[in-house]
Amino acid sequence: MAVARTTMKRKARKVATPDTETRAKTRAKTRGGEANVERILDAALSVFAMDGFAGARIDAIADLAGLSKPNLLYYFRTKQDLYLAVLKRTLDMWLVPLARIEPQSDPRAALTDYITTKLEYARDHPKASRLFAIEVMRGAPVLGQVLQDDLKQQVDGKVTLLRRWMAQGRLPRRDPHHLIFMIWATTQHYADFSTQVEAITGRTLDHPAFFTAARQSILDAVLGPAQE
Amino acid sequence: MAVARTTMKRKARKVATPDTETRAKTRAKTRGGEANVERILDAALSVFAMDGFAGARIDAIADLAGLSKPNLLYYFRTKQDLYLAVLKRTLDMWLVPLARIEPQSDPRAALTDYITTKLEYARDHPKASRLFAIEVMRGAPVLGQVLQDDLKQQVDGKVTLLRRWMAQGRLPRRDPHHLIFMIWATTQHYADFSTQVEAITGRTLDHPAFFTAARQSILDAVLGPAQE
DNA sequence: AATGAATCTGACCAGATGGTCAAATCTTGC
DNA sequence: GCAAGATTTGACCATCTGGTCAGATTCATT
Repeated sequence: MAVARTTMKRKARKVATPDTETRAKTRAKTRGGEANVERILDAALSVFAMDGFAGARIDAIADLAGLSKPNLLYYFRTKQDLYLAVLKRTLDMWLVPLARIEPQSDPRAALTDYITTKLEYARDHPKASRLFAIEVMRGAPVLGQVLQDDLKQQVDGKVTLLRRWMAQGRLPRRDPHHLIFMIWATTQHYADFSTQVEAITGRTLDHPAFFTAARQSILDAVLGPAQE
Repeated sequence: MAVARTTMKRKARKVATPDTETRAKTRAKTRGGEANVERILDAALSVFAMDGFAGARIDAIADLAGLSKPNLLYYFRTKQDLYLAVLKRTLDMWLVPLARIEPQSDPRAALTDYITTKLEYARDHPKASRLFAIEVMRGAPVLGQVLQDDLKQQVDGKVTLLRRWMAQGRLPRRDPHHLIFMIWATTQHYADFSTQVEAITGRTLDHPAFFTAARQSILDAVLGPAQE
C-alpha cells in the first residue's frame, strides 16, 4: 500500500526522471561520477554484509563512500535499488569459477582448481560471501529466482559431468550434489565464520600456512587420500 | 551517549525495579507466566533468525507470541535483553553433542555419532543454526567472549583427542581443527542455506533419503572410504 | 562567457520503532 | 473476600530513518 503510493507519486512527479539504470547509462556516456558509483557499491557491500539489509543505514553507506545521503540517493533512488545493485555485481564474480569445470578437464585437477579458487575468494572477498549468506538465509527474497534458474542450471550440468567422471572411476564415488554443497560449505565457512575460526585457532586464511592447511584438508575430504 | 542517558534514567526512576533476570526468578518462584517466557523466546528465535537483530521488530515477536508489545517488554526490558536470552538458551543446546566425543569412545563411532547428531540438529532446529550464523557473521558482538573462552576450550580438548586417535592410526590423518570446521560447515550448511539447497535439488533434510545421502557424503569425506 | 545538463547540498518530513507510564485486571495467600 | 503483588493494556513519546525537494554548484560544450 505504502509502496504503491510512493511509486505513483514518483511516476506522477516527473515523467522525465530516468530510473536508476537509465541514469547510470546516461552518466556513463557523459563523464565521471562513475567513480562515485563504484565507491558507493563498495561501501554498500561492507555495510550490507555486516548489518544485513534491514540493519544497514543509508547514512552509514554514504559516509563510508564519502558522500552526503541525498547525494547517494541521487545515484540509487532507494535502499532496495542499491541492495539489488550490490547483489548483482557480486553474483557475477561468484559464479565464474564453477564454469571452469569442463568435460575436457582432468577431474582431479579441475576440482583442485575449483576448491583453491573458492578458498581464495573466501580469503579475498569475505564480504561478498557474507552478503550472499545473508541474502540466502533470509530466504533469498531477491536472488530466489536467480538461484532457481541460473544457478540450478549450472549445477545440474556439473552434476551430470561429475557423475560421468565417477562412473569412469576418475573420481571417488559420492553424491555429486552433496559434493558441491560440501565444497561451498567448507570454503565459505572460512569467510562467513571467520570470527569463530579466529577465536578458536587464532588464525585466518590470510595466514599462508593456515590457508594451505585448510585447502589440503578440503582436498583430502573431497578427493580422498592423496593417491586413491 | 544515548545509551548512558537511557541507563541512568532507568536506574534513577525506580530503585526497586528488578532487572530481567531477577524478575524471571521471582516469577518462577510464584507461578505461571513462564509459559509466556517460553513463547516469547520461541517467537524471538523465529524473528531474529529471519531478520537479524536490527531487522527484527519487537511488535512482530510480540504478535507471534500472542502478546502485546508492552507486555513482552514486561518480561524482557529491551530488545538486547531478549536477543541475549535467546542466544544463551540456544547456545547450551548447541554445545552438547561435541562433549559426547570422549577418550574412551571408538573414534569412528564417535565422529559418526557427532555428524549424525549435528545433521539432525540442522534438520530439526534450522532457526537456531541461523541465529548463530547471523550472530557470528556480525562479528559475534554478543557471543564473542563465549567463543573465545568456552568454545575454544572445548575444541582444544577435542583437537588433542583427535590428534591422539590419528597418531594411533584409528582415524585418517587430517588437521583436527579443519576437520571440526568441516563438520560444522557441512552440517550447518543444510540449515543456513536450505533455500539454496532446495532451489537446486528440490529437497530438504526433511526428506529421509536426502538426509541419509547428505549424512553419508559427510561421513565419507571425514572418515574416508567405508573401510579405510 | 553563456548555457544547459549533471551533480551536490541543507533543510525538511512522514512513518516506523523501541521504549515508557499510569492505570486496569487478574492471582494468590491469608 | 481482600490486600498485595503479578500481569496486562492503551495511550503516548522521542528518536531514528528512508526519502523528498528546491535550489546551489560544477562541468562540458559551444
